[in-house]
Amino acid sequence: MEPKAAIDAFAALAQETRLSVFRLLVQAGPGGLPAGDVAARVGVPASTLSHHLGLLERAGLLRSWRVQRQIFYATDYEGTRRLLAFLMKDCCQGLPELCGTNIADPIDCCVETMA
Amino acid sequence: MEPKAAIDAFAALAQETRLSVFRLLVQAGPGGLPAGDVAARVGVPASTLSHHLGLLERAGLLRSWRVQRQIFYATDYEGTRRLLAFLMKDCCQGLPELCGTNIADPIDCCVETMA
DNA sequence: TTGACAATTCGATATTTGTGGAATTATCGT
DNA sequence: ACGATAATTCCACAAATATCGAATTGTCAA
Repeated sequence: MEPKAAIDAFAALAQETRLSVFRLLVQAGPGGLPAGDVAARVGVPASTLSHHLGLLERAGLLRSWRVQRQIFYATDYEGTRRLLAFLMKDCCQGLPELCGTNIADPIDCCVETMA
Repeated sequence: MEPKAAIDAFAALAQETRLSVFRLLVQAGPGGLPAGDVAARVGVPASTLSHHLGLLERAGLLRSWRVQRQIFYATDYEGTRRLLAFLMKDCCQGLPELCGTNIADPIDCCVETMA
């Protein structure tokens, strides 16, 4: 991942409405929600929300698809994973024993069933 | 964690110099680096860097302490963990099987030795 | 084809943010 | 106390960003 892409992604999350939207969709799961539902839930005008959704999608944090007249948005879990991986890359010079905290600990969702 | 605090943290990471600094310190580990070393490594004037370090620290991503004439900065692993936990809270309605990606997978550093 | 609905794009304004030289504060060795 | 070093604060300017009403595009049912 390029630093530029990570900056875009963090900038996307660094705004009240967009952070609410992202967390709402993280909680909603892969099925996502239509743009209109998201607008109603976070309480912002459609035009403003559209701007924010587009920014989150271009940042690689959301994906979207059309169903009839609605456009659904959902978390891009792979894009999100790449972002967090970039941020923590080569943590502690690769020596886990240096750290006293398990960063990954609370992120216990979206775990593929072990093969 | 309050949304406001998370926004400050993501905003802190959404800037080229600051993201470089944070990643540098993630890799440096808990021992951290003096401000001057950081400035030299990322190639920015001391005053500019000081501004950025202060912002990262106030955002809960770094901590600092004085040693003689130098001020050391290091990743605040606990603050970082709280941020990522907030972002992914209640992912997939608590139903991991809904997701196809293990978000935590790449964040395999800083893992406490299992008791 | 007409009307209604869902969402996006346009545009103009107000706000926030990044930058780095100069001055300041803090610490140290002699 | 003095000079040197390390870092921060101050300041002013340039650049990027959030907002939302109005207009536009795309989709659907009859």
